[in-house]
Amino acid sequence: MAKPRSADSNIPPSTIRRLSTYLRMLDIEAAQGTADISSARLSRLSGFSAPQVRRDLAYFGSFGKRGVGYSVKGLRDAIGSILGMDRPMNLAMVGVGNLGMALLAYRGFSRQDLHFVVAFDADARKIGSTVAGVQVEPVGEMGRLLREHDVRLVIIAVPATQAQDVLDDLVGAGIKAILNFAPQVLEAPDDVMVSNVDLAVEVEYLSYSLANR
Amino acid sequence: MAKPRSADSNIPPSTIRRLSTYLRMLDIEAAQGTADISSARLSRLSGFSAPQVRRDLAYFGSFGKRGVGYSVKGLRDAIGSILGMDRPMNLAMVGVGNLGMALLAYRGFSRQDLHFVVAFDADARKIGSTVAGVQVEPVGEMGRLLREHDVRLVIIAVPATQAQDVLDDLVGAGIKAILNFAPQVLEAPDDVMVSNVDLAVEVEYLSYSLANR
DNA sequence: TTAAGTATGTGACGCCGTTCACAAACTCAG
DNA sequence: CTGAGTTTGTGAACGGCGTCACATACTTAA
Repeated sequence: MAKPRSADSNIPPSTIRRLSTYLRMLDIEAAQGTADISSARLSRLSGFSAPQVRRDLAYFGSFGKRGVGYSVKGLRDAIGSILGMDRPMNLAMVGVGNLGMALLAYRGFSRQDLHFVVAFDADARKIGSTVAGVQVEPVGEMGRLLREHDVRLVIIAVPATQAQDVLDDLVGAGIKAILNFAPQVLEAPDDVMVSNVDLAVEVEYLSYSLANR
Repeated sequence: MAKPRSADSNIPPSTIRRLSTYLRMLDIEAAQGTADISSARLSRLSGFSAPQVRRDLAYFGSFGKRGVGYSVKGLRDAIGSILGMDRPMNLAMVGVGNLGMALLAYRGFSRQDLHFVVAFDADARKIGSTVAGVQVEPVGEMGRLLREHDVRLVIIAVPATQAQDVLDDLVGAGIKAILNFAPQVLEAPDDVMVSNVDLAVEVEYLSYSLANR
């Protein structure tokens, strides 16, 4: 049934983001005991069109059965595997200010086997404390501790002025995936993925759509 | 010089988001006293290509001078006006949990004349307290207080299960722009803009790019 | 077994955003 | 004034992504 196709070809980034949404819907459906789900239903749940759903899934193989739909559990496992969510992933947080603390305590992550194992801050007064059960360590120890804890994905929540320095240190420590909340354009080698979440950009986008109606 | 073209035509959303980044760069350059800036320099600062910069700006008019570049102050004001950032904007927060509190205290907003004027929560124990100088009110009072405070943009930071109810109330109160942090697909009328910031989606996107190399 | 109903997977199409390349316009030195 | 250098603004080409429509394949009922 599941024909896991090699995903080496060029998959649109937007497809990957939608897969993540599908995965959440499938978790909910699985919890409700639904056995099969059609692209039409997945469309209603996710807000994307049904052909879009099918196309997204077809990039990776033929997971459905014609006349029936997709096995909820089968598809959930397949997408989980595609996204690398089939095993626990260790996260680290750099910057334990307001935002960093909130993200450490955020519940949306733990549901998906995403675990913060260590946090870092430059403020000596914060070192040694624990936030949401996570120990705060000095930034100087990042390289060693990231390796010790087998961290592969790091979230940056420091002030903009320090973000590039932090990123350089992370690159030096071999980190290849970074989620940046600092409102700062960051430079990184080609083999290091940096995703930015910029709150001001989102608010100003909405402001624009308010102003132009 | 600045020929403010009517922006009624269809501008790509990605262009608007880039404008927001340009605006931040121009603020910095203006603070440093730079008079003019070329698309090439704006390209280096923002990370987008120079033709992209020029195309983005050209959607709205001819702001530059050939052989010279763009007036930093002139362009900053023009983009500010396009984005509706030329006057203060009142924000409200719904949900004063970890994330909501952190966003209320977030400094990246105030720099841009974005002010939280009121917050709401369903938890009776939080009502009446202040977070980052903002009064927490009961959700039942949203409609009245949003109107009183002239709020036009609202941020949702409540648990997923409550997000749709909150959105429905906001729509009822005439709010037309909503930034949603709840990991939940929301339905809204066509004339209400909803932007989603989904942390799990971003993390899983990075996880994917780690797994497929 | 057959026919009607359902749902996937995908080739073809079209649109929209980005890039390219260059003419137009400005500056400045001599 | 002239020519070399710089930079914008934009038509045109390109490419990627979403949509459409339909052949294929499965289910169910009779």
